[in-house]
Amino acid sequence: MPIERYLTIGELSRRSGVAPSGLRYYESLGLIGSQRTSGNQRRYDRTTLRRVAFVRTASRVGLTLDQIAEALATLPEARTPTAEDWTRLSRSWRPLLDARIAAIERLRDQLDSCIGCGCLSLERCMLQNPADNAAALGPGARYLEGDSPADAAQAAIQAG
Amino acid sequence: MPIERYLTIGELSRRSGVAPSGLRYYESLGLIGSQRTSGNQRRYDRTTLRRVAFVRTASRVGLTLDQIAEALATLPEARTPTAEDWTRLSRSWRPLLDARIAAIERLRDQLDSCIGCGCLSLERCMLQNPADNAAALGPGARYLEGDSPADAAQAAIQAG
DNA sequence: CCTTGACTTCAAGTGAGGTTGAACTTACAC
DNA sequence: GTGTAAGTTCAACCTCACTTGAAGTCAAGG
Repeated sequence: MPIERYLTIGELSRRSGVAPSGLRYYESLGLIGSQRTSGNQRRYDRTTLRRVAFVRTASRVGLTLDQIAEALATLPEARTPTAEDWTRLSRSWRPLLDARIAAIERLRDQLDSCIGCGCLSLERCMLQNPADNAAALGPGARYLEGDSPADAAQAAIQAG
Repeated sequence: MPIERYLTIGELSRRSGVAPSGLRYYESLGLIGSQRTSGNQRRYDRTTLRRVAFVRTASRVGLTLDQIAEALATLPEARTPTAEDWTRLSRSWRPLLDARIAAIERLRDQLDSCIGCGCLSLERCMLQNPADNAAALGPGARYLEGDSPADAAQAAIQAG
């Protein structure tokens, strides 16, 4: 048997880019697991790094942590997940991303035509699809939808 | 003089699709204003409808209410904003939407190539763009990962 | 006048995804 | 054997954009 190198929470944090507090939070949600030393400190299996990477990426894609937990629950318990397993899960994200792109494009085009029409009933244009808001963003994706609005918004405001 | 028809909060709510509580909230942030009756009830100028429409749309586009307040501050105070004024502001949103679309497309393509490559270092693929990662997160998390983007980048490089 | 519905304020709650602080313990190098 | 970096738990706090509830007031029809 090769020596199994366990990671401390600090090591896992540095390698995954997730703060220790975040890792504990993930554990509290059952997204990752850990062993404990005799002194009650967490030690992580190296496969946990991949698991954390999956969680972060799924989160970026716009899934809630609950949804990610559900997805992880479909992994086989009996063995270490293979690349195949991870791929299967990630593949399902594509339609989600496509849908989000489509929603933003719709919004953009709506905006374009409103700006182009020169009408004096701007509110009619602007409000014509008020329910789309939540629908366009998907579950809990209010903030996730925007990739880096901070920078772009700043530029946009200054450009105006 | 034509009769100036003022709107109650309920009327403005129905016409704008924003709940009364939301309108009060907007007012507390200075996004809209109101007159008061002798009995302390709000009465809204009809132009407020347009203002609310602007706020909702800007919000949909992804601006924070603070940013929207900033944008509104650039409107002329001396006169009622014209269609031109609103158009100028809305036009600035386009680059923002384009940027968001581009960001999601980047993420999607990254994902595609990761899925396609069949590598066993899924975490290398997944973590390869940690700066985007932070940007894609909510405001709370944005800080924290933004605190040390260098660390996250370092982690990504070392990961694998 | 009375009822009813719409309005008022203010504090607190929601939810997502965490972070922060206090008080304490472990791990490890010297 | 000691100093200190890194770990532990738990509750409380953070943002953002609101909503909800409590307790009370106003407006308008009959």
